[in-house]
Amino acid sequence: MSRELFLPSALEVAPHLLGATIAAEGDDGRVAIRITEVEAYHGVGTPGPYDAGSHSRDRRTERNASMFGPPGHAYVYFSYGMHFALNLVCSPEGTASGVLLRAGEVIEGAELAQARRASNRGEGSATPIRPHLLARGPGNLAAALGITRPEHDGRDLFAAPFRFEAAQGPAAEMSSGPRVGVSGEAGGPAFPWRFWIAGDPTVSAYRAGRNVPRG
DNA sequence: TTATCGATTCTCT
DNA sequence: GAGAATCGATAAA
Repeated sequence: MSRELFLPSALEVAPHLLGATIAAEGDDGRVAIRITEVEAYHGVGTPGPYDAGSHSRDRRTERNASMFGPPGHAYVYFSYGMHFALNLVCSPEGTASGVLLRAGEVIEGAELAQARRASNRGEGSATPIRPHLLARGPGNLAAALGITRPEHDGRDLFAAPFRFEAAQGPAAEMSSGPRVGVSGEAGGPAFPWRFWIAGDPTVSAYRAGRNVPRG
């Protein structure tokens, strides 16, 4: 199992990440997740059409810098003032593309994930989160794994605190469709760059972005 | 079941 | 200063 899995580009790599597992070790313990839903984002230097929905669509900036780094590393960004999201860099160093992890099934450290999700927002969150919702949605997945930008952005997935394992075989049944929350053409049917394991209960609900062309 | 809205702050123009 | 690769609660149908 090697870094070669993360080449040549996010669109090529994304389907193969379904069923893979990613674990992160924190001060408070370890959580592992089986990936069930991803989205590809292309940027500077990657093949295919111009991806207007990508953070690295035009140029390198302070935020997207790690997307230009070596493949098999993490790109973590801060979203909507309260969430982190985890991407896996999927293109040669100097070019930019990445796969956003949108959802997964917690297969190790469910209690810890539960505690992190609960403490994440307020104190007394009464009822426990149902298991299939623990890592559903990019913000929730990152929270379950304990991912933050200062701690994890740019880090190698093949070194501590991460541990990555490729999928055993091809995903059972895969579906694809437009990406979630992306506005304009890039969020429409011309970019079916979201991939998920068909019928898996941990896959997040689809939400269209603004001004999405119907089709 | 589907749609809308508020929270909260970083990033880039 | 506007908008954002979101989430969860609440309202409407």
